[in-house]
Amino acid sequence: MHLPHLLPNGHLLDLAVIAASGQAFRMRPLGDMWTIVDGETVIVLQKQNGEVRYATWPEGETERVERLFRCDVSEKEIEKELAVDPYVMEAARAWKGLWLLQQEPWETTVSFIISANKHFLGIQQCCDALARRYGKRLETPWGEFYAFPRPEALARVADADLRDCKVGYRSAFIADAARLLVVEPDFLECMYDMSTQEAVAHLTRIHGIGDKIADCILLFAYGRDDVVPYDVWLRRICTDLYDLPKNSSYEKLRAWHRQHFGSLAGWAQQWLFCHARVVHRRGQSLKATWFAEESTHP
DNA sequence: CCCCAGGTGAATA
DNA sequence: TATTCACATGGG
Repeated sequence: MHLPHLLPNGHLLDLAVIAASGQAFRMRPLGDMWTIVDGETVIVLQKQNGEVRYATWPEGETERVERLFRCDVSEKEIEKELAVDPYVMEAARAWKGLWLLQQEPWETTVSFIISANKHFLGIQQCCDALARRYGKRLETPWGEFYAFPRPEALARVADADLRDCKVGYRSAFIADAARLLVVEPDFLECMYDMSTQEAVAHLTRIHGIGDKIADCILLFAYGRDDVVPYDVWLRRICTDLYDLPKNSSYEKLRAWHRQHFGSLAGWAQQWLFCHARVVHRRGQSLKATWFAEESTHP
């Protein structure tokens, strides 16, 4: 069994690392392969002999796969970005094979509305439940998959049924977003032409989306590589590693990070985020454990 | 029992 | 503008 297509940048990727990195919530293992649904396309991938091969259902969605896995970004650019900072270097060493995705905007929007004040596992469960119950079923040679439900589908789900997917108080936010998109079908499409600042203002019209979630959507669904979402982990990183004031405003953090990391700040952010979650110990500064991993590997 | 989570919106001063 | 609080749900 040999998957038909070769992913151009596959030698750089570790699919398991990407699946665990907190940017996508419906990437799943299937035997020795990985699967992900993007829009109504099912993608099956396998790493073998240092390269990634894949198949899509329906066939021929090459362009979509290459967009999803950011084949437009070069290894050289990333290496240069990582080298600007020792903390990022260490994080990249620990998270070798991490890469950013550019995912379908609507699923990304709802996923990150759900992400507020929630753990990775809980977000996964909610997204999976929504897709399984209300998304289009996709029958493929590898089994059944579910597209993420379109706005029209989510807009007519009763509040109690949304809550049954464990989204809690976010049910109203999801319903609001879905209804807004039914009324303004090009709400997400039209953001490609906007500046980042305009796009943030646009997205935060949706109830349940503030600065942080807007930034997640711009980074993970629109490929705005300079955007940094400031969650609890990035704030912890800023105070512990870079000695920024604890109560810095969101705008201050944005400015600092852009200035420190430049046009690929979003990528540096992702490595820092992933590493911080792993090395964090309660009551300890991240500085104390950031480089400690090495000593545990004799 | 506690605390916390890839936050946000509303109320308050 | 800045600070405080509630909000469902689940895991440590």
